[in-house]
Amino acid sequence: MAREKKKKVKPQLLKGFRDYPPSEQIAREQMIACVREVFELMGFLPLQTASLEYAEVLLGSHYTRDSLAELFGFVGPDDAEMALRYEFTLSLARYVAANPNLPLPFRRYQYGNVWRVDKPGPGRFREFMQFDIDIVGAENLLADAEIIAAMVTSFEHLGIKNFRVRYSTRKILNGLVKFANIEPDRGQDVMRVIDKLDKQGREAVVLELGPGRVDQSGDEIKGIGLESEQIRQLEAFLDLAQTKGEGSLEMADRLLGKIPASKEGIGELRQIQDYLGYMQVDPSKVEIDLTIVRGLGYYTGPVFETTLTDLPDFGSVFSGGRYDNLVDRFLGRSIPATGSSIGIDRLLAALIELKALKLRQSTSLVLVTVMDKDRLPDYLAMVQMLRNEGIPAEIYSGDTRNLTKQIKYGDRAGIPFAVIAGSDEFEAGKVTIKNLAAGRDKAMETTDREEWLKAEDIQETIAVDQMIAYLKDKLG
RNA sequence: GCUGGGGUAGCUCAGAUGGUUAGAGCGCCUGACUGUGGAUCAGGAGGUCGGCGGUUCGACUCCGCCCCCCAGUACCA
Repeated sequence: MAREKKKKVKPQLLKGFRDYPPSEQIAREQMIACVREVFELMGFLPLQTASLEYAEVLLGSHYTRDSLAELFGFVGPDDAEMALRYEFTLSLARYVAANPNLPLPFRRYQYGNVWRVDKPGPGRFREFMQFDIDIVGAENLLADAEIIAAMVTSFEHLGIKNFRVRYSTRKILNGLVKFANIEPDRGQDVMRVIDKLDKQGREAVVLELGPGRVDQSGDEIKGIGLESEQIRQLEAFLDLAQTKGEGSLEMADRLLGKIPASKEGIGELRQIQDYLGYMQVDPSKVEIDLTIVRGLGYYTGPVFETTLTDLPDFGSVFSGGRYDNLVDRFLGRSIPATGSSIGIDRLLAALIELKALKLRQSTSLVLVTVMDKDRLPDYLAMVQMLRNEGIPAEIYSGDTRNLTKQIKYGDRAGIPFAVIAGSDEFEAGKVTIKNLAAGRDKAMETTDREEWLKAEDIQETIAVDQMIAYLKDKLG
């Protein structure tokens, strides 16, 4: 008789969403704790905002149904149009606007998940964690410099060596657009294209400023159709921008010095550079780079971007800028603000790829095995004793009393030590402590089973009352 | 979104021009070893061949649509 086959649910994950296995989640939480420590040391305050917002909070009042579909937006309960946040900045602007008594400047940090309907790729997800730091209510450039300093310090604190924070300002670019006789409303297009310089290279950028180009797969990329004279002037800027550092500022001054916006921008960058010097920020970690543009439309002044020098293709892992007009949406008047955001998950993916992170797969350091069910009170007392001494420990919580399986569990779970106690040990008032981590190495060089089983140097039988001292010594 | 490539066991893949019961390696489970991980040996579980429809006596194989994955690229408010 044909039995109805049970329909199984596929254990599949939504595109661009992912699970973090324990080893990665442990590392992730350490990163968060580390960054938080730096930001609090600099006097930033934690703020948590809602994950879901009204669509118009995120998109402004003129959004369409189409733009709602570009993010995780939907019509929810009570017919409200809402969306999952795709960043924190707008929520921060809303919060500031809604709390007029907030003491300004407001120095706040926030971390949590954000959601974007992007095409997933390496280090790129649809749900990912960001860690933001912002100063709201300060127009002066010290705020920008502090943000950059926070960026550098937190990366240093994370133990990341090879990174560089590069910064520029939108004002120079705004002046450039005027200089090249490009209509102001096309400025955004120009910046979008120049922003690709890092990833696509000079040639592709120049083609895209003009007629367009064809990509590797043969797909056609539309250009923005500037005239060759305009492109020539933009190229003159790119030439000097690609010579980075102080030299490029002087050259920019010569080229664009007569344009007020650019002049102002050049002064801003010099000012920030000075502040960074006073704050003793490691000069090898920060660099003026006039090719930094940032895609987002709302930036009004300095912009920052951080890349890992060993993995430049991963893109930016910590970036932001000044956005003086964002609160205007809610308040009808501007409040200046500047800030930056770490892509925690992209950074984590990068560090794993670089093998710059030692991944721990267990929180337990000791596994207490269960050989004799009647001795359960003793085993539990041992576990408790270890925990009371601050040594993370677990009792074998599976269903077998087969020691082979228990040891195998400890090995595979990555627990470095196992405590073994059966009748032999109890009669002598002792316990056996096996070094699973050392045994793993030993196994590499031993092919004979007898020899392997007798490898006594990876375990020792000691008096019960010495267990704690012994383990503390071994664990360092 | 667009262009190109691809979906066969948990993973990596094989499966001539359609033909009975779809295979291998690794991994997993069990035992040899009931007090010790690895190695070895012996057994075992695991698949609606991405989905739906069509052609055919017969489809993993051919056709159509859809879904998903990979690469490039766009968009990134």
